[in-house]
Amino acid sequence: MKLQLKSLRFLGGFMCGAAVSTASCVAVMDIYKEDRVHKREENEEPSGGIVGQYGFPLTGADIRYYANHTLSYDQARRTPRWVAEHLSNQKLLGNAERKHCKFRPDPNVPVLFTAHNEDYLGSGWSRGHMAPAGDNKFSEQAMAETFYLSNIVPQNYENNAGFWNRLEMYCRDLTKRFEDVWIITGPLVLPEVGADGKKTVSYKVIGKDDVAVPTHLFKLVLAQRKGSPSETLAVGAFVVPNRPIGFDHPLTEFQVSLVDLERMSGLTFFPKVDRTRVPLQNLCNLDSCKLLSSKEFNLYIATRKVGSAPNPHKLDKAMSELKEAGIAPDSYLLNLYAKKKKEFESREVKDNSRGN
DNA sequence: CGGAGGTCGTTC
DNA sequence: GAACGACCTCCG
Repeated sequence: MKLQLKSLRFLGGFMCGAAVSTASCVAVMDIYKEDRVHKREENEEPSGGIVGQYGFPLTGADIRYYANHTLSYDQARRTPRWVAEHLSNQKLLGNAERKHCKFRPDPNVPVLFTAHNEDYLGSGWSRGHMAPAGDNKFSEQAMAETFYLSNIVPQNYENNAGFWNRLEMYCRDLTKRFEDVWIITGPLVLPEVGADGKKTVSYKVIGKDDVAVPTHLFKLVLAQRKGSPSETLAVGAFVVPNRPIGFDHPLTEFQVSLVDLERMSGLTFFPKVDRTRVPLQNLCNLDSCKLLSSKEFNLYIATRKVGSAPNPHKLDKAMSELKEAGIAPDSYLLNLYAKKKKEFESREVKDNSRGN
């Protein structure tokens, strides 16, 4: 009997009434009211009757919890369906570093259904985080877990390092203006209209494991600002093609309504938010939804390079690259450069005296 | 920040 | 000799 119930929970989807208090699930039940029939049948016949004598298929879509992200995995596509995380200004503080992390198969996913690094390497697609590593500066453990391939999808290189990177930066920046930010990110395979005018869903797969390459990625942002008498809840939903997106494309170009994203993804987001009671504001009206410009982005990259330059040559190279791009360094970068330059000079003096 | 690849040692 | 991990170098 116990085993039977456990199996039902693994099916996912309609756990609400069974495992959680009904009060918190009113919104869900409203949305799924046509499914109450199915749910009741399950309750009345937990064994599934003769049809379920040997059990029903397991999907592996049950929710998996990690230190700072939560996801549902798609065993057929070897990618997550969605990945949820919570951001706050506190979590962005810390010194956890990517260089101590490694991409690896998620040990919690059955070997039969997991992706491997070999699927990605040399495939022409990069390993794109859904929950970003950079959102976990506060914890080595949390950051390391984002490198599990259960949190990764095949992503276009330029998109990953460029537009998507800037979108992730914008999300982190939101924590300066909102106490709590919840983000759900995932892959999409959207229909495309062919030459005959008919729609087809098709997607590439890579590696021995046939990891699905999404046509698009979505990111859903729920930002909350505490305040009296009522708090503010703002939502922004974005669907971005999995290809290079230049600086001439604003984020708002890829904004869609929450309902449209739900229709595209087949997911019902934030089911505990009573949308009829709490007015959800448009994030891009309440906030800027402006990503870093080309100049701001290049300045940021140069500052990172200067900060991590291991020798004077790399130090000067980072600065000259910026100059060639026609971008003037700001005072912060100039100070950082001067400081690093001094460090290298003093180190050289030490080395010389030791050598003599 | 987001990624890649190559080299060299160790290991069986 | 293949396989793997640590380390270095490279790109946007």
